[in-house]
Amino acid sequence: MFSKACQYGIKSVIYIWKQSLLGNKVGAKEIAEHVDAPEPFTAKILQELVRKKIIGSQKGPTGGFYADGAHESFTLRDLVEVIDGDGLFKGCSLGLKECSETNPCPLHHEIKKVRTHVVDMLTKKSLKQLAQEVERGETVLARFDF
Amino acid sequence: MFSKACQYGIKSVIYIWKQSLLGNKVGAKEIAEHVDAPEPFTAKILQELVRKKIIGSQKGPTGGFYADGAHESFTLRDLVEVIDGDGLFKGCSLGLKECSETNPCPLHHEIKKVRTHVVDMLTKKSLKQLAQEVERGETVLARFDF
DNA sequence: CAATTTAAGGACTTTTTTATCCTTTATTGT
DNA sequence: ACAATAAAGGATAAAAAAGTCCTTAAATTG
Ligand code: FES
Ligand code: FES
Repeated sequence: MFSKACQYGIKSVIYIWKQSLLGNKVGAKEIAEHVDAPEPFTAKILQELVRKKIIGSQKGPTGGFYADGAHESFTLRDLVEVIDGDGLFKGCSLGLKECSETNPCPLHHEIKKVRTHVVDMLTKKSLKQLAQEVERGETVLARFDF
Repeated sequence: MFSKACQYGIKSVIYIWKQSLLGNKVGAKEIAEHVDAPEPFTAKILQELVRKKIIGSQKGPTGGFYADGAHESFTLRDLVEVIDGDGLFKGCSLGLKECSETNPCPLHHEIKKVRTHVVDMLTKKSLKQLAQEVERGETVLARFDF
């Protein structure tokens, strides 16, 4: 459903939000450790998310990645679109050149329903809210036990 | 959502069913043309589907791929699982080692709902039924116009 | 049985995705 | 101004997915 890059991006941004709510900026290394993702690859993804203003960053000592009021309204939908594009929302699930109502593929009508639920899932909570759930211990970004 | 291989597989099997309902066996080349997919790659995928008994095949002149009573009960779910595995149904959407109810990732509860709809989409109609819809012109496997 | 046809199988190539590394640029505190 | 720190950027490497090609095996027809 999501590329690895997107999965890392989602977990990273939620972690950044969690730390930002506590007043901390965080470095790429710390993020990668806490979301169980490869550090250099994670850094690349964060770069892109900063460019698209999903999060903020600051260079130099005491710098790092952060999220604040300017990023408050973003949802997973925005983030997923930046990294994986809009194929999940707009493209034909069977790979036809475009998704069309008048010339639908065998999955079209059913996919439309699924998409509604996917978009719902990705928009009903802000990234900040998801971070608050992690903060409350209701959800986790990684499991290091097994 | 689905790999290219899976998309080709889905369209191919529906095409095979459509032709089988008309009493025809079909070769890899014809299939690939009608579903707008690369021929050798499609052949590879069909090989795997035959091995897993989703469809049947026959070598030699008048041979080809077909589907009959023995394959009647299969759905897209079976086909997707053969090609893409069960990650879409069972794995954690954010890549945690496993999907868990007691230690859920931020998307877990929402993903569960989406999965219900995805499984619903993939199981409510048999592959044969999907072929009948194509036969009736209600849906298409390819569009060569644009 | 021989010739032909078509799937099966395996080796290989290309492209995309994932991942790493190194250099540069900006920022901070002293 | 200087040293230290952290992100940005670009170049590369490894792995996986997508796609191709060639040889072999099975079935059919005459
Ligand atoms: S045409 Fe295939 S999903 Fe709409
Ligand atoms: S734990 Fe991530 S989807 Fe269930």
